[in-house]
Amino acid sequence: MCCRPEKTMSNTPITLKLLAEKLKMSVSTVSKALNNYPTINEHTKKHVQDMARELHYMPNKSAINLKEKKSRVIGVILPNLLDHFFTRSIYGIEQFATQNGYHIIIRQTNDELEEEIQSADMLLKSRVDGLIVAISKNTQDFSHFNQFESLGIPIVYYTRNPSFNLNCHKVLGNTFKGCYEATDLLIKRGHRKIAYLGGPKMISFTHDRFNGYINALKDNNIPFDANLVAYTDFDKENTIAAIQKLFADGNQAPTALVAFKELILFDAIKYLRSIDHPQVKQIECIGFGNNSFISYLDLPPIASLEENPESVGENAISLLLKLIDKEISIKNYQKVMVDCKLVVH
Amino acid sequence: MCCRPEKTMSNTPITLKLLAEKLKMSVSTVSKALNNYPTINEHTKKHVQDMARELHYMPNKSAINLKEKKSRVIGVILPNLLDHFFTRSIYGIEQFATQNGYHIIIRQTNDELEEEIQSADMLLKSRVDGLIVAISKNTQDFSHFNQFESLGIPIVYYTRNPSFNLNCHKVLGNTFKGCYEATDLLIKRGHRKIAYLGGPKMISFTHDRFNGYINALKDNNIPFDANLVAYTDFDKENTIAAIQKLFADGNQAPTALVAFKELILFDAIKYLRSIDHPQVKQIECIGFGNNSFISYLDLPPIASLEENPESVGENAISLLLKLIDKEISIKNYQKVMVDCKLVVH
DNA sequence: AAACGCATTTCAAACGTTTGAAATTCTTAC
DNA sequence: GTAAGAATTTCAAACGTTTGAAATGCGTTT
Repeated sequence: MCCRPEKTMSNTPITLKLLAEKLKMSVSTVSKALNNYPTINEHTKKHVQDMARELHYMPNKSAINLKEKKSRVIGVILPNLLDHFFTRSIYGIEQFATQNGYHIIIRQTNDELEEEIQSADMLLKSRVDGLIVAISKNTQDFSHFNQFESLGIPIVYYTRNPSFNLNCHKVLGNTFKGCYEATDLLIKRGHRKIAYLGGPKMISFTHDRFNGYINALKDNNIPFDANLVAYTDFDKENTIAAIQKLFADGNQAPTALVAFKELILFDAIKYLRSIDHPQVKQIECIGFGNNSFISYLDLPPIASLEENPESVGENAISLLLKLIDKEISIKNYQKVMVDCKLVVH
Repeated sequence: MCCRPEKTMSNTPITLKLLAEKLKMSVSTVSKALNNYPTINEHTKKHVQDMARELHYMPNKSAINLKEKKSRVIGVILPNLLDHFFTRSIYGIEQFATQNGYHIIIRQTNDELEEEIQSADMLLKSRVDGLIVAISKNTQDFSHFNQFESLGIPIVYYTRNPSFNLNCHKVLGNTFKGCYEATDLLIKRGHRKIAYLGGPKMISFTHDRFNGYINALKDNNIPFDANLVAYTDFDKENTIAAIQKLFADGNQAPTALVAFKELILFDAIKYLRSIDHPQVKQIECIGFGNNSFISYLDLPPIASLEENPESVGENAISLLLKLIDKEISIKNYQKVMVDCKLVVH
């Protein structure tokens, strides 16, 4: 229909051989010119590169991968794609991967160890060049990842880190700081009875966040009250149980909540409303998440902790590619921290 | 740490050649045995296949792709990944693709034609074997996809279809039926003034859904009132403008809403609350989406139209792979409809 | 015993790159 | 004018498959 000036696009994609013929040069010269070999004459290089551009030459990835013995595929194992954190992190990973000539295979574990093991096996068989993993909520045994190690396939763990110290590469949110700031904000707003709703105890961020909370209390000279701390996971029932614990004694009821996850707060508030808790409308809360639909809620959190999932994902794959390219030794364990941002609504 | 009985996994992955050596056969026999060639002796086949399994032989994809002149990469162009519909559809696509040895490259257009064009160019250069596209909200000119056609690279359009009849392969939600059922439900609940909030006019589902609405009215002998119809897109401002139109005259205010998208309803309700519309609490609405956080809303829709995005995605890639494999001729344009489900909350 | 037909196996080229070694061309010095 | 040396280009093998053509083995037929 519209203008199409370049009719060079033929049916069979152009190869090095064809390019070489056009240029009346050998295939190796062309290859080396395109790859900027120092032994190739500068004038020749320019000539070749110009022609390549003109004919829309695109190297065949399969051939290169075959030669380089790489698959250019990265495996990503994560609990699910319904959680916005993971969706957004995948976006960061996918963008960066594509830009660097890699593809990703995504495996969801539904937070089940068994599925995590299966995914690891599947990805091993797919000959991935590297792995990015957000462990399931109760992964303690990491032996299903040993096979990668013995093949020299690097793994970067992201977001979720086991609560014991695992010698590995990791990219984590600086969740201590985030939780400190959130607690501090609530204190500044006059709260004294601030509850902490923690997540799965197997994951280290649960403790980091708790420490942020504790430290903010301490720095503001507010005594710590163990009754104001409860733990849950991603299950609604467990959250309700935790809330019941926190609000067991009406007199002592907290006036503010800090939660390891924003979604948990929604369940919490919903429950408090359902039992017609007298102060529910006064309770102020902050959680990790920054979900976009907060604006539709009747009793929204007063602030959110934006975890920058895209950035976490990008840092994870960026590190992984450096490990794959051996820019960083696989034994030189890295720990990258990505800051959160407290967003007041 | 734990038991690891199979120590066969060596550092260099096993190839056909190695397998052939072990078996004292030629590489071609082994290849043909694994690919179940009829000229190979059944006994030999079994022997080869047993050994392959034992040694964990996995064919090298790059080599096969090189030989077959395929990239085994599918490009997916869609407006964004923040919308749950697309996230869920990507899940369906990714699962099916991986199972069939394909990878996907995801490109987000942010509903901008310009970015759609760029994505198409990028994917062409990546030598994708096929394309799955959800067009941006105002794509009318499809010439940026012509290049694929002329190279014989199949395209499947999904979810979003241009409002004029484009000769192409498409996988769409049966959104007429969904909207009919939603409207019908509202009528059954006693509503007579039911508004229809339509989406971008360039996309065919806007009209299909409108027809569902109209037909339900007709079948229930309710006169059509043009004042009860307004159009918006994904922008909040436009939605507010549409709502202002619908609720312009207090007397005539609708008591129920059907929207082309659930998220739009949230904006609508929020606005009506903000202007303290007297009947806001009585208004019942239904939209396409079935968002999980509905349960947190104060005034939730009474029902949702579950569009089964995973199924839409799966149908799209399933069709695409058939086109790639030439099981279906590329000129034999297919139209697949995926049913919605009305979920009453 | 030679010739044939059949079942089965092997050969060898090809897919599109990369890259060390070998070959060629160009400079420069004597 | 030629030889050494540097600069540049080309050769050829390799990566791991697939596949049509050729070769092999073997039982039958004449």
